[in-house]
Amino acid sequence: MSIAEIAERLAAHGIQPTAQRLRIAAVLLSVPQHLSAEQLLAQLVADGARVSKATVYNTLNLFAGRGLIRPLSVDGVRAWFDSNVEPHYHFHDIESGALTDVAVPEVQFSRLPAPPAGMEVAGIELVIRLRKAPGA
Amino acid sequence: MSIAEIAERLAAHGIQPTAQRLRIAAVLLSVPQHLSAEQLLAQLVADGARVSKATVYNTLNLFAGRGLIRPLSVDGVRAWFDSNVEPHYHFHDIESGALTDVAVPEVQFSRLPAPPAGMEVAGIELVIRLRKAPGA
DNA sequence: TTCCTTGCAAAACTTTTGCATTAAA
DNA sequence: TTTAATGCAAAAGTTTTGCAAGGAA
Repeated sequence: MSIAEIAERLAAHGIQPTAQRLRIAAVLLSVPQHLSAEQLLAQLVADGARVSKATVYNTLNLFAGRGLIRPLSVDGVRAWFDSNVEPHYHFHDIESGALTDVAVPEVQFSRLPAPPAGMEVAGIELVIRLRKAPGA
Repeated sequence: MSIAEIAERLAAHGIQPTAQRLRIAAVLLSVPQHLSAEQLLAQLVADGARVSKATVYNTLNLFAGRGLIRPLSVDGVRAWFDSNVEPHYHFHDIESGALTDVAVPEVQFSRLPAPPAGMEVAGIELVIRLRKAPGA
């Protein structure tokens, strides 16, 4: 994805395209992936980008608030961000912590509860925890 | 639930029944509920129990490891523990943070993905995020 | 005695915030 | 010139850990 395309996507979400935001978006959106703030910062530093930790956190929250990325709750320890905002689910390897996408058609709900009165469903987060199979 | 019954449940999970663990279990298991470590500590202190923060965390991790309670990942901020270990799902009010149980029969999966080779499903965590409905 | 548990405090880790500086509109 | 974004460091919040003291087997 070119810088111009990234800038366009930011603009489409009402986000000013600063140098740091472009670098951060370039990493996040290069490939569908799941990253923590620390991992993202490490990659940016490795790439030679001049970005501070505060800006990484601020930018992740900004992007998430504007729907450019999706925050995930897979462990209670730290926040994860998914650069794929299309509906989908996740496998979570308990031991390694690895996250793998599960495409929507792989899961079918034949029944879902109606939300309580006055409420509507904002999203469905499904995490299938995996462990090593006994015989494996 | 009497002290003796609580001690029995601990024993059934291979947990030595110390004074602090009994107090902690008494709070957790009194009613099916969702608690954070800090909330649990606050309640214990309010009840006049002599328990330290470290013991609360250690005990929660011990209980979770032995299957007496279930850790929940509903936000990336802190860990939640559910005293109901029977399979079930959750509504999560984004605004207030409130957690509500969704009984198993309320959700039916007509299709679930097969786990990757050598892996088995350890659990399914389903969180339905709720927001205020526009007209409400 | 021996082993396990607890409390306290400190440390580790994740995330947010205050504020001066810099960059952009 | 006015506003917004950034970096740095400090602070805040959550969880873990080291270690001495206490309690149970």
